[in-house]
Amino acid sequence: MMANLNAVLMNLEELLGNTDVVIGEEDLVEKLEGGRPLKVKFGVDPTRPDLTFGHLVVFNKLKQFQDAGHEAILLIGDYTARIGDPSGKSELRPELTEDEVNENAKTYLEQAFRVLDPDKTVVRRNSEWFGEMTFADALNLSRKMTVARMLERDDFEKRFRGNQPISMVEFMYPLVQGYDSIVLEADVELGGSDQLFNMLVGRTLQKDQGLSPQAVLTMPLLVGLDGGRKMSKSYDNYIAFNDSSKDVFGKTMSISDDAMWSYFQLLLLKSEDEIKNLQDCHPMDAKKQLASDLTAMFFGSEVAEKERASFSQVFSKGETPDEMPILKLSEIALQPDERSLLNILGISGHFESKGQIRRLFKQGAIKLNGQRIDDCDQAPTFPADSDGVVLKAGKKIFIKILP
RNA sequence: GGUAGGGUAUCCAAGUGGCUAAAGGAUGCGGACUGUAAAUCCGCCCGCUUCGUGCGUUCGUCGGUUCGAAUCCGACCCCUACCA
Repeated sequence: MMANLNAVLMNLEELLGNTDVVIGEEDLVEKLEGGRPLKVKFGVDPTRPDLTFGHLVVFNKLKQFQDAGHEAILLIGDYTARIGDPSGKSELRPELTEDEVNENAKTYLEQAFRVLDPDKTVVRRNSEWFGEMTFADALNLSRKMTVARMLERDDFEKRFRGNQPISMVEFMYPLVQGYDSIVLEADVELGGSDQLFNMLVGRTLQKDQGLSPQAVLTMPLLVGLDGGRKMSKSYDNYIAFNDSSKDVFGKTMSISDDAMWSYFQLLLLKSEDEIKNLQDCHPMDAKKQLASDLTAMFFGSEVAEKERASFSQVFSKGETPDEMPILKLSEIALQPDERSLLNILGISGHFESKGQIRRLFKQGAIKLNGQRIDDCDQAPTFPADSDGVVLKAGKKIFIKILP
């Protein structure tokens, strides 16, 4: 019995690690002692095609529960996605069509299973129950919440004060999310810090139904690549589950030193001691390890090693990468007298317009075999024994050109 | 329903008859310096472009006044507040 209790407590420490806020800890401990696998809910709304490393923070937590023998429930908010979660937003969300939502939901699962064990994960969609809910049911649900309580929410209050619109449907959102918890009989709900209010509503609704209220665990929001705002698809400052290994490595290397430690903590679950040790290294070495570990997490250590080598070759030493897209002049739709660098770059697919390319020339961003080129009308020449020339645009774009 | 304020480019925000493709921020992109870090400096940033004091499309929508409108007038749409 005593041994069991110790196991529970040790477990608890891990399960509550990295959390921002824990609500209902006593009940949780009690349930854990009961020995029953807990139902742990994490809901994502498939509003965009990509999951980001911001989600990874919570997925990691869900996986910890899963590994400890609990039931991980991944709730796909295919119904709620069409409402639009107002959390942390300062404006109305655009409506999505059913097709868009379904498409996104499909890729979400693929992506989520790169972290979670698909055999042990219960996947539910909230259209299952909301699809057949009547308006009367919905009205009944809305009875459980008051306007004053809704306005306690920071983001609603801000919008209200700032003369920004708040639609009724957004007001309903927390109730809808809370209702999910009733249906799923969730013992625990996980989410980002900005989800706290919604998850608390879940508790209220569960209590109202005579159910044991779920414990609520919020995870800190991961700071984005810009080093300031939270990582979010809408800020375009994210690393996605679906990014290439090169991007995962490269984007990680571009985060600020200050932000790096939270990545170690939240994404790689490093302990305080481990992080302290890393802080004694040169920041760049620490960051390389971070990038390497994150890449390995999704692509395996071999690929990670390759990206690390490639990174130092291209960016540290300024050499050309081993692999780059190849463009054969003989195979492209340009007459011999049209093969200026401008036109070649134009059909390479990396740029939006010739105007953009011209600007790059003016700004000294174009290099041919390491030589800066200012004249965009220049055509590449090929020495007799060469195996092509390397065209570089900006820091990241390399194209090998063959005759 | 009444009254008042508002709708400007990716976002914030100036602009109340021509000098406005539209100030200033922010984000982003490129360059220098670096460690694809931070800080700093410089350049670009509606689209296209034969790069030309070139072409096209913008300031909620439609119409009007005017040689000329983001700016004035009318109608309409939307947002917000207060009152009811």
